[in-house]
Amino acid sequence: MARRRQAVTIKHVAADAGVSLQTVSRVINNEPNVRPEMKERVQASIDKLGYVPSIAAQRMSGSRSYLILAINDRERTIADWQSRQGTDWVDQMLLGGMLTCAERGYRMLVELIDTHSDHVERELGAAIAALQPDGVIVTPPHSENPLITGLLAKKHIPFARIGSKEPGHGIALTMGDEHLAKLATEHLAGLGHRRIGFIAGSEEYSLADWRIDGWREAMENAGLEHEGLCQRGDFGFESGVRAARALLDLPDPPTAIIASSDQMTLAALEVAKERGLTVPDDLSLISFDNTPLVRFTSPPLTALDQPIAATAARAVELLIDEGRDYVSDTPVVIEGDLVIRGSTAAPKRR
Amino acid sequence: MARRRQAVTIKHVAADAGVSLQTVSRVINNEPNVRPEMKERVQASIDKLGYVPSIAAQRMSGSRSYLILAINDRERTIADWQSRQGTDWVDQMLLGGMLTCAERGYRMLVELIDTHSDHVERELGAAIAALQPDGVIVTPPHSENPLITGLLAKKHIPFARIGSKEPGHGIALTMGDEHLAKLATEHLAGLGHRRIGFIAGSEEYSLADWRIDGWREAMENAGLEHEGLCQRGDFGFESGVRAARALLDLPDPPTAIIASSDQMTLAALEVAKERGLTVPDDLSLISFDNTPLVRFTSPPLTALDQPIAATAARAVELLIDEGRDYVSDTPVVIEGDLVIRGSTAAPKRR
DNA sequence: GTGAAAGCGCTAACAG
DNA sequence: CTGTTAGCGCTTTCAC
Repeated sequence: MARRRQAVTIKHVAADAGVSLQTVSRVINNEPNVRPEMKERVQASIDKLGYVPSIAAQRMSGSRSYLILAINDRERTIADWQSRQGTDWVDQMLLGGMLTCAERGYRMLVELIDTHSDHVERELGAAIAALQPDGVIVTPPHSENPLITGLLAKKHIPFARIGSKEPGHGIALTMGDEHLAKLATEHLAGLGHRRIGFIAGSEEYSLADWRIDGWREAMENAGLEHEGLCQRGDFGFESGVRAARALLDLPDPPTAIIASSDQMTLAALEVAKERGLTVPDDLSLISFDNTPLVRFTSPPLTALDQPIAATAARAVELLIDEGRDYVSDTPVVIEGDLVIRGSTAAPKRR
Repeated sequence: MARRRQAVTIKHVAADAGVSLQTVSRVINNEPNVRPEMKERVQASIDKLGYVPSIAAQRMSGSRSYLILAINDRERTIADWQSRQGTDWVDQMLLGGMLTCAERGYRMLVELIDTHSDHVERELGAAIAALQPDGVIVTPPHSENPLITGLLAKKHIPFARIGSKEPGHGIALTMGDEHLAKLATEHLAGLGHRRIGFIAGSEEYSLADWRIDGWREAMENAGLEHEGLCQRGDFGFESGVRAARALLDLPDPPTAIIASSDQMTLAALEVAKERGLTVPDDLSLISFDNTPLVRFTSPPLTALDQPIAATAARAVELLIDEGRDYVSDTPVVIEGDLVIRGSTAAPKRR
């Protein structure tokens, strides 16, 4: 690898503008104590020479690295990519996070880390040591992994925890899981459903339980019985099949089901078909992910839209503006919406 | 922003192992001229202290940046992410590129750049100056933009051009577009189709024409007439609608259509439905993208699978291993497959 | 084989 | 307000 030097450095600018390096540095970083006149002169040279600071050098001299790390679960992410089922979590994170980073001169780097590995700390530590990011976004299930959040807090690296409510170090953000579950439940109750089943996600994710809470509360508010109407899945298709069967095998089966992931909703749709039930006439269905595929099933699925991009964008903003030693009290909540499509209708049989 | 120093540096390791900095540096970079015994001792200290070199420092001292830039078209990529239609191009690039990078201690950074902007060079130049990547992957339509490839060549930055065949600077890679088009055509001809229509992509992409070539050649080889059976679209849904209508309005309409994108195939499916044609009985359909959504349409679409991940992986390997001043003669071809699903069958009416 | 010295491009700290 | 000095952590000379 040949030695590649920066084409135009701060020195060239300084020489061109006839000022010291420091003055150029001040202009670049928008620091005070530069006369407007000087500033203009320097800026002119910068533009003329097409100068762009090297982030490596900036980082080296103890300043920022202009890098935000977005950490996702390795196993799950790779499985999603390989299966090509349309999960666009990473895309939405990039859409929100990367574009917001770009607006402020930062870059977002996606990093995959094994939650279950016994050397999570080593993996994360290595990424941090190598990259020296100015901020880290952790997603479920990492956001609830104390090994990860602890390490980040200890190293005083600003970090945002998406899908985490715990008070403490780092910026906690949620997408209003209870609220979303309530929205779905109320929509169904409003259509006249009395028996509304719920397929929950893995206990490994707290948000799975927040969703149950929202559903249960909405059921109670509507004066509906919810005993026995909640089945636990693990977000995956197979678990959805089992859960849907269990619900439909009930003596008094639900006429509507809310499932905590697109795959589990898809599974419920399959089970309904296999039993000769028509969706939405015999069974209404709501998916907890508004991923691409829900639009292409038949019928297209009514879905809860989680504002992943908006959440990532907010996380980046907070990280950059006030991430330093941020301590969460209550989480930042970015609420989503219910998108009504063809899988929900008033119950035909009661 | 507080001044954050590296926790454990090469100095600590050197002190711990009782050697000079250079020796540690040599061990890190696997350079010769280190006695195995020394090497072991140093490695032990590295492991003990959990030392990881700072990329910024490595880059600063004229070595590598361990960064590969993957450049995609800004407008198109954002539109894809926002529309949530399941285009997983970026995901597949990450799957192949990022994981391959990780295997070799590199990171992949996604960067969006406007092809149509008049300041492409400035945008790209800025990204390069700021990040100093060791390699760049350019995707269509950037891979055929001389402003981009020219700049990269001029700066002697190793780069790979995906979807480009031109001899010259940079590593040219394709996914065997003609071959894929032939595969599809032969499959349909084998089923007994005589009239096989083709919906091409935008002329802005050379690969759109390579696909036409493959289709035409296969038609000729099978002794089939192809005059008037090719309609030009722009990869988007609307253009697909127009093209499909034009084809089906023909006096002797095709019994099968190959469309150069998933959206255009979807459009053809819609048009077929609107005309009361059953797929595949009245009309067979093949999509040139095996994106997630093609599995969820009804019927699921037979599709040409472009090995995006494998191509990105290969690009990274070549970039790292022999990217320096690489000059392409013939392109590296990573061939894809035909995935047969429910949208193709023997023609019912002849 | 190994070590010492110099410097990459930039900013922090301190002078003026 | 502006300039000077001293590094940041590492690799590249070039000695030994």
